[in-house]
Amino acid sequence: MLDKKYNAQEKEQKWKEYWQQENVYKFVPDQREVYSIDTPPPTVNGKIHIGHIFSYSQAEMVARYKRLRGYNVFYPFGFDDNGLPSERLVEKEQGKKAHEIGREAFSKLCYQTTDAYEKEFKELFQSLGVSADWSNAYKTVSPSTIKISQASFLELAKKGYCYHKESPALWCNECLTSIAQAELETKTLKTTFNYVTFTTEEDNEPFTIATTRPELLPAIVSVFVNPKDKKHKHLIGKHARIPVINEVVPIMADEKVDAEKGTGVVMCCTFGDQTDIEWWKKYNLPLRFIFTKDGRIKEDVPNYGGLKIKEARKKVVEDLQAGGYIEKIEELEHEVQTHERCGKEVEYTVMKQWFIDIMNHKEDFLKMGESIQWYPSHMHNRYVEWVKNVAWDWCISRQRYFGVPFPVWYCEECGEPIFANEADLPVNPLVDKPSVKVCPKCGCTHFVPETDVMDTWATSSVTPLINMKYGEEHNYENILKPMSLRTNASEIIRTWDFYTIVKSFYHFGQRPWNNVMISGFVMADKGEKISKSKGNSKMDPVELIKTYSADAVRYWAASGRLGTDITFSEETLLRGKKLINKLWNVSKFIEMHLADYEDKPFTNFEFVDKWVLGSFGQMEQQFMKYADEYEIGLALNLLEKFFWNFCDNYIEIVKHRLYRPEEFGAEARYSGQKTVYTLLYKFLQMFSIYFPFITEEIFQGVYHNHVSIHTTQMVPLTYAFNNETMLGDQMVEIISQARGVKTNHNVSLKTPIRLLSLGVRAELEQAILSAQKDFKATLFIENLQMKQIENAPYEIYTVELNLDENA
RNA sequence: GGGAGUUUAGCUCAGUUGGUAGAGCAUCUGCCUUACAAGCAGGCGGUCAUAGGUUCGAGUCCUAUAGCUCCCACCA
Repeated sequence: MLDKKYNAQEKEQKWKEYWQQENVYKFVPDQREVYSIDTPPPTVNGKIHIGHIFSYSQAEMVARYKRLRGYNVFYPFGFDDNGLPSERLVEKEQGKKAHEIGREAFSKLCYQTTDAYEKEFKELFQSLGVSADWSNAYKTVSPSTIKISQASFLELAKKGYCYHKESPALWCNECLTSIAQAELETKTLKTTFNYVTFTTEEDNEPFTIATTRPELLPAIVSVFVNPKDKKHKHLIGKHARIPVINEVVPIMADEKVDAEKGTGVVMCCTFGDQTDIEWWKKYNLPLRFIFTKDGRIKEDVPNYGGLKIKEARKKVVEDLQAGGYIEKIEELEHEVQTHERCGKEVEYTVMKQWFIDIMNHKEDFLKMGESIQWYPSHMHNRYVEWVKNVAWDWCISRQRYFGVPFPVWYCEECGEPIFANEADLPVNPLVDKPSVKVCPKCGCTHFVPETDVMDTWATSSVTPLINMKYGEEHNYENILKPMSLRTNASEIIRTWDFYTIVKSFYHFGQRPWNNVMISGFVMADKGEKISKSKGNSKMDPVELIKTYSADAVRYWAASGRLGTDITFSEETLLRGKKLINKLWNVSKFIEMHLADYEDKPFTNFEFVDKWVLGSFGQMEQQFMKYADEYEIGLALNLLEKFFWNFCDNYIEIVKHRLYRPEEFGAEARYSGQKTVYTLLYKFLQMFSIYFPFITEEIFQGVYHNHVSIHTTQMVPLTYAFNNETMLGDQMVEIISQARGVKTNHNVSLKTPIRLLSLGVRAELEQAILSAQKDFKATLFIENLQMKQIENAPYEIYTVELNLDENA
């Protein structure tokens, strides 16, 4: 028996535990076709916000849908506890920097901290009803993951896609590590535009360079103008004297200089921006690197050595002003590239690092992108844009502590990298001995370990390999190559999706998945992205689940179209809550009338039952069409609308027949029972995608013919009562209008109708006649008169109420 | 500057081959109706961002403009 009121808190806890106990979501390979989902391992950095809930719920609903459709769903879960985000979290909690704590102690702290948060994450995702196979959950720093990540590195290095080279790289002097292009975030900052007077060495001719970065004056290696710039082209070939610094550098020509920008004269430094690097390479310019790794000017730079970058900027400007070299200073707002993890402006550095080749295979990556179905399809453009624009090979070295170590040592003499043997993985070169005793190149016997660790994405990009247990004896390589679906939010197309494609291409020469489903963002208010700093407590996931239930939160997460941003809305949560409540109540009603029901083959349905069965079948087809395109939200809209209509119209009509078999006949009652029995089951299945908890509670109370509703299969209805479907809709319209008459008279809906006279087309008359008892009972009609008309389907002539009886 | 999405009722959003504008919330009016008052019935409310175009017919297709959002480039 279902309870009078549904207690979500209590029941959700109960079923969460039950599913764990019964291994409802455990993946066991069998004869069924596998549907595999590459789930994003959330970054374990302390907070799960409403955006996670949104994105994970949508993906999770796909898993449930596919499970219902009979697939053996492979739906793993992982935690990305590896790398810089975790390190930053620990640094914040400890109030100390990693190098102050020490490598080993710091790593230990990272493990402890991420373990604690993971527990919380897991708890929350489970209470949201995420149907992943939790027994199979992975971490991105566990020994098995490190092994796969290192194996991936070795394989790429062996195939020549991964190289060690001294090269310019993006550098964050807050996090003290190099970073990749994909980790950049542009920010608008205020700065000053300084117009600095230079002179030519040859004839002392003054000219002006406008710069936002005067502290780079000591790093100038050349000055460029556009060869077509009439005003400046005579300078080409001469030399420029740098004010204050007193160095002399050549003035050169390059098409890339925009004569309209600034003064049309550009200083090229090592390194101020990407163009500097290009010119440095193109013209083989000298290296004049003046920054230290922690964001200061190198000690050997006269006058400015030891200063922080910003201090140096100030002092250089002061010195320029003192010497009369500043023509003017303008305020300027400009976009700068910052590190997404800390928000600090990035610099450039030159050091030996590991890179993965991107630039030579862009075409292949584009082709891979084309071979994947993107949902919604326009998200493919984002991928294409990124691949076309990416300008650097992927730097995977990070000068940090907590992450996957490179399985590499270097010969102390000649620097030759010594790779670990694959059989020895996972290795930590700081602890483990090199794989050789003698350097094969120079014969030296001393080696130094690689101290860098890998970029987080170097590991996240192999989630398909982790999922397939790559390299292990018992693996899923044959069933997960490629995986069916990748799900994530749009912000990580350029990182997670892109890098995974890169790795899959290098490892297997094929796409990692057949489909990609991209979710949108959560907005706090129209057009206002949720910011971490705002920390809106009314959107705290734990609180929301407590207040509204996990099922209602999921309802909110399902609203709207795929890939479209959503506004956080309590109204939507409330709407979900009402829908859930309705589902509970109608289930109670149906349960009440199934006490004596026995399911057996039956075809002699009443007209109204045929109507609702037929319409359900139509809705179901449409529902599956949406769901097959991952439009889970649109599918829900359709289902919800139909369900509400089912409650307000069909149930209202059939209830009389269910209550009073003596009046309507036992078979007519059975027809109704069979109908509600069939449809409630199907409603529960379809709603189970969205509301896993309450549907399980109802299923166990009413049907309990399976371990769980989540292991049942959705078999589409095959009744095709097309005629009844159409005529039934017209009948309902008449009922609705007749109810309206009662409402307009301010009387109760059970007020009898003394006389209802209708003009109807012949087939509708037939329909009403065959459903006459239901029709009359619903509206409490005492006398029904009909005559045939030709044009419109129907016309209502009189609705005469019997008001005396009511009074 | 390049790429993309979005703009529909006061609010949150649907609207799938072009054919008389939809839902929920809010608001108003009724109704204790043997599942549900967290309900039921009904009302009010929209020149579908703007301007052109194609068409017998455009929220839907095309072009341009504007607002909002995201991604990328631009740091001289």
